[in-house]
Amino acid sequence: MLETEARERVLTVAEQLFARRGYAAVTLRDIATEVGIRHTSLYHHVPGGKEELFVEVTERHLKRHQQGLMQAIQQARPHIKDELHAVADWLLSQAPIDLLRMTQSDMPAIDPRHAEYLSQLALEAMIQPIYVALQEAQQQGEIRQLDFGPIAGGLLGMIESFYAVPETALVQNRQEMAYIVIDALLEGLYPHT
Amino acid sequence: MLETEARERVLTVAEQLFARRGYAAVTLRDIATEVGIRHTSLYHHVPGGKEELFVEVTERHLKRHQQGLMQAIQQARPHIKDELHAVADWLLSQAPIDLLRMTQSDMPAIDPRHAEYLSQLALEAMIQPIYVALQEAQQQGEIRQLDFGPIAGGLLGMIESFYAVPETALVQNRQEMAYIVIDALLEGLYPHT
DNA sequence: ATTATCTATAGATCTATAGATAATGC
DNA sequence: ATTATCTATAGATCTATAGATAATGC
Repeated sequence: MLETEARERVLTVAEQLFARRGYAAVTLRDIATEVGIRHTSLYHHVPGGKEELFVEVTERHLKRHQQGLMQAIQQARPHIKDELHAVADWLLSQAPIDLLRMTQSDMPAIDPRHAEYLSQLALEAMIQPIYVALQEAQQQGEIRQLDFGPIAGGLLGMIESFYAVPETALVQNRQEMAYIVIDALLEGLYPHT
Repeated sequence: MLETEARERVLTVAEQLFARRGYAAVTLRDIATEVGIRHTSLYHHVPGGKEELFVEVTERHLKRHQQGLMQAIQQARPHIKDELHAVADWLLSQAPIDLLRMTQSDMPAIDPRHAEYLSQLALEAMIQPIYVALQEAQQQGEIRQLDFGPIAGGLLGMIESFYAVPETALVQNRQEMAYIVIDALLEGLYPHT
């Protein structure tokens, strides 16, 4: 039963919907409808039900991001500017990840042990790669010595927040917006003497 | 019926819960339970039902933010650094506003006319004040000439994203974290000279 | 009289299970 | 035989309405 094509379609749809709207806002009916089957048929592929489905697809979503981020950074070396641009490119090629919603809304709705696992994974998958890239750039002497924890988290929140601008209201594309804020962060808003 | 104390308690609780968890994740029962009444009694105060309640409290939440942000900036003049610190102080004194979740999850769940109104208001209330502050600082020659749209939005997303760190996992307080990223943005990550 | 709450209830929707039916792969 | 889907159904929960009861303010 495990690795079939039909099951994969279910997981893909579930991953997209949960990532976009969150745990509570997605019903099994929504998922089934988009897959093109009855909602009861989902239980054949995911006997564990809604919560297990959410945990499974959120886990793989986060792990894919970890892979994607690390690879994007790796390939963009050695300059931090190119690395951060690559981070933005990757993030904007995927469905938005709303860590704030995950913490405030999704996690309280599920089993605490699942919540703790996913929260930990989110940190490792999303923040850590950016944190490490900044740390290494500092060791190369490319950027100043700062507290990179908040900066890595803030950078992520900054880029993902561009998904808050509805498609229709976009005056420029999100990649341009991301590059502008990344470059501003690197160069600073203050004039260079 | 309009401006009673009991109704105000309902609105306050609803505002907090909707802001934190979003439209779909909050039931009328949740609100009633926290107020300390039966959920059917809510209809006495809010005959329009769940959606109208959501629109009303989200509207006032956003308008309060607009007031709070503008006042915080006003009082912190004239330097942009103090103004942005004041913005962070204000934002971190309130329940988090997740514009990403609003766009991706809450707005699609309600009447499109309500959604359009709230989306527009969110932009004016949350982004505009920061945008204007940056614009004015640029006119004073304090900061460089840049595209402040993405920067204002990114700054907001950056600060609110600190609510994604659970209370228990905080190694420093959110205000410190916010000041670090704001100062980093102003000064830049690159070394000076 | 007005305001605030309650109980009882309707109807819709949601998650989940059981068991039948159809399609696919040896 | 295995895999994927369906129908039928249960039980819980959700939004919402109607009408009774209690508390408050003149």
